[in-house]
Amino acid sequence: MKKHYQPVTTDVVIFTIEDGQLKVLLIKRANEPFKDQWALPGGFLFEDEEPEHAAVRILKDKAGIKNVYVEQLYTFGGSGRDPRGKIITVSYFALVPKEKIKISVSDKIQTPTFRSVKKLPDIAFDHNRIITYALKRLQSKLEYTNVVYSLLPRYFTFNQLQNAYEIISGRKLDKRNFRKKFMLLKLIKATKKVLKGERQRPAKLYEFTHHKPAELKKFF
Amino acid sequence: MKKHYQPVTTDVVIFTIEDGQLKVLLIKRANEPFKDQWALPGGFLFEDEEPEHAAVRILKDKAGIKNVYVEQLYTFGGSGRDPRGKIITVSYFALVPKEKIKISVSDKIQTPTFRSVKKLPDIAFDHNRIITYALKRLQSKLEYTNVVYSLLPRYFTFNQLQNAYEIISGRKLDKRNFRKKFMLLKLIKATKKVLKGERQRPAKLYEFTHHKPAELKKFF
DNA sequence: TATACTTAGTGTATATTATACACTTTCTTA
DNA sequence: TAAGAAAGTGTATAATATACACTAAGTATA
Repeated sequence: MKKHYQPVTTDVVIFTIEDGQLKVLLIKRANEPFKDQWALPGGFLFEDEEPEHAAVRILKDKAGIKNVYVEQLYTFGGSGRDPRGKIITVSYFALVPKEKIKISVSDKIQTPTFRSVKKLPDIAFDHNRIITYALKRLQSKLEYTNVVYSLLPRYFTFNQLQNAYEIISGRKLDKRNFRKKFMLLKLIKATKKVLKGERQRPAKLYEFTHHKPAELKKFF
Repeated sequence: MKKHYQPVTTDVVIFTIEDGQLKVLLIKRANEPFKDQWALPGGFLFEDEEPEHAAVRILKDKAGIKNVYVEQLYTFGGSGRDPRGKIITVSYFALVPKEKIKISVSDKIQTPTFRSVKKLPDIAFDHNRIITYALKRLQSKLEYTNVVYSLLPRYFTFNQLQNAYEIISGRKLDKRNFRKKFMLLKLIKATKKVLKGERQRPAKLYEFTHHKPAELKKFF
């Protein structure tokens, strides 16, 4: 059993919903390789740092976010990824309601920006592949878990909820059937609040009964 | 961005079905730490080796197996895993029909042995956790993919197929309903062969139409 | 060689879940 | 105060899932 040391990085795919679109956070690379190109936030692990710790650190540093949904995605390895040679990257994906995002001023050089997954720029390394993988994971998680809670604000309307599903899955859903099914899941409860000030009948606000990951039997 | 090198290992959870039980391959460790304890086959990556390549190498070396279903499971990191310090392990799981397994004589010192997942011995490192994780993954993959093909021999009876599902999921299924649903999936086709020599009516033998991973809409 | 034993193989009725679909309500704005 | 806009609601039909028991075709045995 030979023992070798490998360079290990972490990359984080941070999703949020904004302006009716699913967006992912990209930064402009300050250093070579791929200087000035867009890339996922990431970097080498510190000495003896656990990969998930690095992912959380990056979330906090690049997007001012903490206490959000983070999940390991996949570990990519091997050649073709990075011009510096064979580098292993442990990738993560995170889901953040846009209200929680506070991009720090000190990081402005890297201009962290949310970009719609539907029209991404050229991206460094193999980060396009990682984003595609993350999107697939998110889409399937939507069907059998309650993860959607981590993309919505504390209080939300049924419409916002349904929009989240429609935006991510890419298909239209029937309003009545969606409401019916979702209520049966008992994941959310109505509050006494109401969203006024729009130019139509005010919508009831709902909240999730729990903010912990859970699996569902079936879904939509 | 500080650059550090980390020791990286691979561990492989190799599942097979034997004697009506789901079994996992364990080896007896030849070296410290955990000398003489049972553990998953695994080891350090070679220089510049990709994690998946290492998993395939281990499959071949320890169980004489090639061309089988291998999938990345999870990357475990951090302390508490290994007395040698913080070591990252990229784990994989593999599914093998028992006919394909040929344990090589040269590896006899490590006595590679298939053990029922229901009564495992004490296991080195955090390998118990990895096996638990792999089992869950296998159970859920069963429901929405066709992976079961990789646990069965080329020709099999409906009973063997149903048994695979029952053993892995841990619940009994109705014979008629199972047959009905599975036939609708069009994953298998009847052959002209028949399994004779048992002490009952001979069973028709079936085979899979494809031996490639695929996702199903719904399942059982 | 007849009978018992064992698993293979098959269909239907009922319950549950999914889908399709349109109008009234309640606010804002002109 | 009328028009515009999304909120909110129920029912009928189709599709899918479940529950359930007997006959068929071999092998083993008396």
